[in-house]
Amino acid sequence: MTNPTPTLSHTIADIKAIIHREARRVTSYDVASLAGVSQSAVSRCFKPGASVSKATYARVMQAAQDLDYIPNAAARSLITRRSNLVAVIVAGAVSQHYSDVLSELSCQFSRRGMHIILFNLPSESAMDRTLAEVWQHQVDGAVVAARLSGDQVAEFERRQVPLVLFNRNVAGRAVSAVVCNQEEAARAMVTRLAAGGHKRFAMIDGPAQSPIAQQRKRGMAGRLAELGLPAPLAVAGGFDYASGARGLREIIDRFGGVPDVIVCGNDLMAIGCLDTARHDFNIDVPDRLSVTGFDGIAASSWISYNLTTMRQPLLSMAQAAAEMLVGLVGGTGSGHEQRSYSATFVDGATARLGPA
Amino acid sequence: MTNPTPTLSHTIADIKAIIHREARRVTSYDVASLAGVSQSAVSRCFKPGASVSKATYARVMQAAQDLDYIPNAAARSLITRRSNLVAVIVAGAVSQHYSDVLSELSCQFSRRGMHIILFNLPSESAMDRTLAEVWQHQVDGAVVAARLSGDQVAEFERRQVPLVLFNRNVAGRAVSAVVCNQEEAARAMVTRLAAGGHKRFAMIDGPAQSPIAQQRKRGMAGRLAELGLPAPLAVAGGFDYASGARGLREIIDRFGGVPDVIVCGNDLMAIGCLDTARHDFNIDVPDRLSVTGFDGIAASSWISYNLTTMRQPLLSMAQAAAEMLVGLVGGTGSGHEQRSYSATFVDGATARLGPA
DNA sequence: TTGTACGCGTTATCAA
DNA sequence: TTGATAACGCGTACAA
Repeated sequence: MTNPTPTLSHTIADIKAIIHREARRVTSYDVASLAGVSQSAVSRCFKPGASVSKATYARVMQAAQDLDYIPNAAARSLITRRSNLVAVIVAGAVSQHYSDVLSELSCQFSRRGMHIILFNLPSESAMDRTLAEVWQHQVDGAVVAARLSGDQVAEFERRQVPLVLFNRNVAGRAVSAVVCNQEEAARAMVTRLAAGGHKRFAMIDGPAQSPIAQQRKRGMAGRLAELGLPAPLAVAGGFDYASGARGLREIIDRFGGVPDVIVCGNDLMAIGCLDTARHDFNIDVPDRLSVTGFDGIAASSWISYNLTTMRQPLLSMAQAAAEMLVGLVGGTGSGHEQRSYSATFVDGATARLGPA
Repeated sequence: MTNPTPTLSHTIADIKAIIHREARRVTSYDVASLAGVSQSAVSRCFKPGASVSKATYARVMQAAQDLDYIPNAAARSLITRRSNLVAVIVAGAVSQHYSDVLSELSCQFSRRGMHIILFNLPSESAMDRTLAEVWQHQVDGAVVAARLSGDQVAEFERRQVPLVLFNRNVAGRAVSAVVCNQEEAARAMVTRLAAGGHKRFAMIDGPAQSPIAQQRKRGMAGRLAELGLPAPLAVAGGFDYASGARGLREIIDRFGGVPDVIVCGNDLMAIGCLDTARHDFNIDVPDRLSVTGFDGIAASSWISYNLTTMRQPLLSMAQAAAEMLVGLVGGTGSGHEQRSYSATFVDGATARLGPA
């Protein structure tokens, strides 16, 4: 009785038993021995574009399937020095806001065979500890949507880990970033509001540490000054719904009445402000008071709000960030390209506006 | 001139130059040579609870810091067979809804020295391809908030990768899961609504493939039958805001008017329904029509809505999922513990209710 | 096209 | 407590 296939050292069951006994994982050696080829042949079969004969490829793939073999990414990354892992570092507060961004990044990277390790900062101060964990995992690059010091950026350079900042800037350092021009957005908003005849501006500001809040505030103040309008009455907020409600009360208290317009640091606060104005104070928006936001979150376009706001093109920005990082990992790109996006004005129903 | 420290084979600059020239990473050998100890000594210094003398430890740590040495997680995971990586697999549609869950999971795991690799399914059908990528990365476990077939669950078992399902069930298989009892929640809601005198029920259902939507629908239908009330008029929805608006129109069309109550498959649809009812149809909610949701998302408690809904304890559930998975990875736990949570009734202002 | 031999950077074992 | 040595599972020169 002849056997047409080459004599194999082990059957599937044999090998599986051995693996089980030795409490090992299935390795390329196991596949090789089942397929009757060398380990390197197996390795080549899993490398796209490697030189393998059709017959060998088929035998190896069959054996791999029989044994449920999957290459070990850890071992591979050890030798190739590529982990196909990207760190995404976000500060806890913004992570809700950025859930769409996260999905988009995940899709974009997975399309290129890469995956995301998520680092969620409980507080911005935990960055150094977090970075240490990032280095351990040998990520190929990082997208950071959190505050980074100059030294921290320098460490990325020193370790040669490509870095793309998301909606953040680092003063005085050449670093790749995808940003939305917050200051310009704020100026545009003020311009429209002023054209609508608003004179007495108030604002509910974001957290003092937030660079985005700072930029929006600066843009607003700058444009108001240019237009010869009085500086806005600014109260502090925390970018959340409750801050909008509190902010309105504080403004009414300190203003001794209602201003012409309340520019809120983001949509969530604008919605809180709007709800409180209408339901608790019975203030007609926009007839007696205009309220505006920033961001263009989903809720801003709900019928109840139809918020006048500036929309950030977050999805495009996420795409750009992924694309830039992939470029940097691949060796393309300068390492300090800044892609700047503009927010678009959303002509809602919460502000009395002049002609466009 | 005597040197009190032991003679070292290289200075910091020497070693850094060598590393640079050879385009290598800093390894434990480099640290060892700088500190004048063996490589194993370095390794021990980075292993908590290993036996190292104080003097050695100090010298090694100093050298490590001088060279910016960080242990390589890939190499470590190769030998320890632990990657300290957990896969979190979510279906694209739910990822927005689960952003809080994701943050919480990330915090919980990072507290235990583990990190999350995010797998975001574009469509539920991409699961097999995704799982192949999961296996590659040698994750220590997985939290899955997406549809999983029996075979797919079996593969987790075969590969001995601990698995915790999040708000999902797999029929006929013993598998660890954290769930919220959707059917019970729906029954509770119907009970309250019936006590409020509602008789003609309509519902805006979630996607047909969604098990959560199915369970909520089943609970509702079951309880209505028990109470001797007519079966609800059900229209299809997609768990998004627009579905709520469309659903209302369809119900009014098919019902030939307004039912007593519209039970929505989730809060987002309830909010869409509510907005459309009030602003487009001028229907008084709750006086003429009651509208209820499920989930207890942030927006449901905004002043404009104050939605009557059933709140899922998502944060507790996320904590539980992390805790269970860590237990399974550590060898504790049965592998098929089901932790079931109950939704809590939120007595909002969008439904006419009987006494509690 | 295929196989041999080596190295990636770490932890684990064991003898000193 | 310390150091030599052997894995871990893979990719890749190099020779055949």
